[in-house]
Amino acid sequence: MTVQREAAAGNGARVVPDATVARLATYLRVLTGLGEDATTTVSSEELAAATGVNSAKLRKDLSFLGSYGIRGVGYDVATLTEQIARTLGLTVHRNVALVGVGNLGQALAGYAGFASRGFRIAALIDADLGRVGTTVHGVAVRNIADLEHVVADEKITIAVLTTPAAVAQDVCDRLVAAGVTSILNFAPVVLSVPDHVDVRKVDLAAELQILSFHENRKNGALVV
Amino acid sequence: MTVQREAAAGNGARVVPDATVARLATYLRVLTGLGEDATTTVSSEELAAATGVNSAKLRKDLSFLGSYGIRGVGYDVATLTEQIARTLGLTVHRNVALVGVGNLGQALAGYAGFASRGFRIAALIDADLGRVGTTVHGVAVRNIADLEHVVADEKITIAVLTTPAAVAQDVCDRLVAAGVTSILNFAPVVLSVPDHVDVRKVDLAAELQILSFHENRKNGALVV
DNA sequence: TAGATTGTTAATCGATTAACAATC
DNA sequence: TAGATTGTTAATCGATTAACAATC
Repeated sequence: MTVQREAAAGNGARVVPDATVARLATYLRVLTGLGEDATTTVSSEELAAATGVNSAKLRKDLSFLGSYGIRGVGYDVATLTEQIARTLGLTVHRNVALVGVGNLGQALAGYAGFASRGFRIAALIDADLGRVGTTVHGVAVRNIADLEHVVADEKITIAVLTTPAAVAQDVCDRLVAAGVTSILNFAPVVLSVPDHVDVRKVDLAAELQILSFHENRKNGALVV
Repeated sequence: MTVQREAAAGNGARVVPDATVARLATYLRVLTGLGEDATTTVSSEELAAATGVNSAKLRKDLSFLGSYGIRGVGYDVATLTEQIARTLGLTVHRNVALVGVGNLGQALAGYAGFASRGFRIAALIDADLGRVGTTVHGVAVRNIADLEHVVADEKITIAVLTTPAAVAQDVCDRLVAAGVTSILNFAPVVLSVPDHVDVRKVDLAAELQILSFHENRKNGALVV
């Protein structure tokens, strides 16, 4: 009984703050590494050091999942790994589609980090007929005309968008209409989506511009 | 005189919050698009809608750069574009090195968005001798043994790190020792760097895991 | 038990936002 | 002037962190 309640609590029963969710993925990666090293127990201080956060923050983050630590001892690596994976919804298989098999799209299609951390690119979709029908990293490239069928047939709810900026909103609209509810957007445009759809944006040039700001600050920009 | 003071104020004289800096890049991209459309003036309400933020937040963000709006009118697109570019340090040319010319590194080396938004990949560096000496997207791949010389010769202060995780910290240490002070890290490891070095991390699998969390929440996870 | 470490509290900090006086 | 829109204030919200009681 107690075990079942705790499992339910870990399974999203509590509200987990956005900032915490973003860090859970990092904790999970480090914990997976510890598990492979046959480490069985880890303290919040150790795990915090390995993930580059404050140990109080780490404990607070983990407290949103439930109470899986042992006072005086630490956290069992296997248990904590499982609870974080459960919270992130990684115990359910989810197929991902990637739309826009260009320069960046091809690289992401072959990115080993997706596979090793729980994701399979189940479909590649492109508008270039010279690409359609070819195989990239073992997956056939489908015609964007068939987008709706591919999403339905492969039961896809998460899409990676690596199209040119000019067509990103159109493709996004079609993905959403076809049933996609989460989009990882690499196109440098602000996407409009209904409330039930989540979008995360990766803006690579913006990342460099943010670093440029700090370079500027370091190199002599006045601070009054 | 007044113009000079304002220019100095825009040039980093005030403390700009981190959250604001991250959004400036988006404002800049949208403003550049407006400029190409020959739009001369934009209100905070219009620019906020185009960038997906609250207009009050936008005005507060811009207020950290100085006072470049005109009450009752809005912002001059050209002026605001210039001030944001100045704040982000994009008026100074900065060479970027990319280390790790694999799957993802090659894609980033050819990413048009870097060039169009102010960055030039001035050097590619790799440890694979089969790759060293080849040309990728017009840039020669240099031997990692020459990392220190390349960084010094090209006056590089910003590096993109796309090496395997196992060697990322070693390469990072060498980059820092050679004079790099900003790193955009795609390797799924937490890098240790001295205080004067800025690191931004792009964790692609983590992005999908965060979306997976929200999928899980949407699909029936209890919320008490 | 004594030592160690969690989980939680409460203070603090930074970011967001509505509202509106200032002013073009 | 009247209407529009900025720049700023102040309230609110969410995130961070030190400290420590609880407890293994």
